[in-house]
Amino acid sequence: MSIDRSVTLPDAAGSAQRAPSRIRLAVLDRDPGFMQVLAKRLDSLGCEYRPLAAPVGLEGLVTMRLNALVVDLAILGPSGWGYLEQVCARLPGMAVIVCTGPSSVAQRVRGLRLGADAWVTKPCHAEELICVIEAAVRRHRRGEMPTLEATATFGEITVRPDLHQAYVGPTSLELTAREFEILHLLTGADRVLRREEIYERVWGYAMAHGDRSVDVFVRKLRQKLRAGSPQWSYIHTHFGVGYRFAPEREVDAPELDLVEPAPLHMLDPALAG
Amino acid sequence: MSIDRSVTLPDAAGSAQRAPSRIRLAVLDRDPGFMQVLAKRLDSLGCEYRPLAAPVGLEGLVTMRLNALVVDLAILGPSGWGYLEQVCARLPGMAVIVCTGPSSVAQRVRGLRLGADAWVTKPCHAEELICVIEAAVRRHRRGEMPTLEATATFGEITVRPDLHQAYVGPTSLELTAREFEILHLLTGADRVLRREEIYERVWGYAMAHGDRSVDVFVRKLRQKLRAGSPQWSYIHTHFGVGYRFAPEREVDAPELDLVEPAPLHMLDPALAG
DNA sequence: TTTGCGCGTGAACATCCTGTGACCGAGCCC
DNA sequence: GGGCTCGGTCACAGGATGTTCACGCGCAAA
Repeated sequence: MSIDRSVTLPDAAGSAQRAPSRIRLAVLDRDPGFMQVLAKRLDSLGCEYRPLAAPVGLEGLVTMRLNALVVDLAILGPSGWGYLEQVCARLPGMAVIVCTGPSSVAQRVRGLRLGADAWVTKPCHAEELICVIEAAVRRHRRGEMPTLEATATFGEITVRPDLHQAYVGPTSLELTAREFEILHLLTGADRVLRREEIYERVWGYAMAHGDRSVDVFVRKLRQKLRAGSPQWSYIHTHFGVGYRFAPEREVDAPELDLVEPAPLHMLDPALAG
Repeated sequence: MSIDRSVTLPDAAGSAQRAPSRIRLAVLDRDPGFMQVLAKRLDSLGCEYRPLAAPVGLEGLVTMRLNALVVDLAILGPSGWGYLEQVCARLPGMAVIVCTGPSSVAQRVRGLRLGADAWVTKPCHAEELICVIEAAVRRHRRGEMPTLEATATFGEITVRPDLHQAYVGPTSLELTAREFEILHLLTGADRVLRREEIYERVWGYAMAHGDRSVDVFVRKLRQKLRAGSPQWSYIHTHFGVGYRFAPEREVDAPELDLVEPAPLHMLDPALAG
């Protein structure tokens, strides 16, 4: 169960329903005008957008961690149907929208039966296509969230989205809901996150100027992480920027590979003294 | 006394949602030719199909427990947008396909933004519309956990979906229909379930903000579970998140020297030193 | 090295969440 | 009709959680 994905992972956090995270999208098409208009709209919506001029293998698509793929069957040629079928079967968590030129009913039926989520006929308005994409992704996320969320281990800490909790071995860190969400967000983003980003994605709305809530929660998190895993440090401060998650062994603990994680659940008083 | 009231349950209460094969569909339209062709195809596919000549209130839609609703905005008049919005918001588990006459891009965008899953322009081929419906429903169902229909035992509790009842040994817990459904849902999901999820799956529509029904039923469930199996706890609260089912023996019952499952936090502190 | 702002910390305070008992209306059976 | 069960709502209370504040340290720029 507990998949140890070691340390690095591209950003794909998606903190549940509070703040619908941005859509990660790839468009497989060669029409310059179409791409330009689409790119403009997608940018203004804050999509993570990636144009593709040629078909990408399944592995490539997997590593992109897309929410949706828009594809013009025309540039795939006769092998397009097979490609479509494979992609839909192999990546059920990704919405697939076919956006292509004039077609017959039979073709559209075939595409949808193979697993496509929608079929948009070119020429089409960019806004409409985007709405179709959003609708598909929206529906997609309803079920995807709990299922695909795998448990991950960082250093001595295991993050379990299904239980909304983090553990050291079998012992719960007793994180509160909000603490866990912040930890989850940080572990999912392999980069420095500004306070405003953290606040927006966890609280779901913009952070008021001067709000220190994130700092306070990071402090509580660090406290519980330290209590459970004293020899590691996990959340690093980037002065003037924000926070970054990265499990690192403390320097003053040389080479001990068999260190027991120390008792826990005594987060409060006695330990500190 | 320990006889369950099995006899019969209200039709839609339990069985309908569980059968993933058949789509429960309603079509709100008045075009006789369209309806006839569609009905023919739907029948041959084994859909549970229901034509509607006039808009049905939210309550009506709820009791139908539909997987999908096809609607022609034309017969709704100006209030159609509001109706569409309400239906989509209140029944997030139901796919909504707008199938209507010629429209502008703005109208289609509006419909999709309000929550519609697809927009099909009439005149359209029945086969294509059905594919669109299937695609929408397919996406909807992804991630819905398969509630197991087999008898299963957790701790001292035996859940029997076939009898719609739970037992401790041979003794019925006398759960009501709702209570059982919630228990069944919880036992089938091996993770924390948010109240909204529980409500949506059991009641069939979106939970109103501030609704405490789930809490109350969980309380009743706990009461009956405790009465039948006092030494165990089954439903655990995750503060700020939801509920999780997991049979655990109560620690404060030192009477029996049977094998303790040795739950968490019993690490020997000496190991750490 | 000094300075100024950013950040860590602890605690007080406000808020929200949840368990609980009581109540009420609808449906059902006698 | 009367009694019953069941589903659902309400208000209350206690506790867990989130937020704010003040203080002091530490980091980076000058």
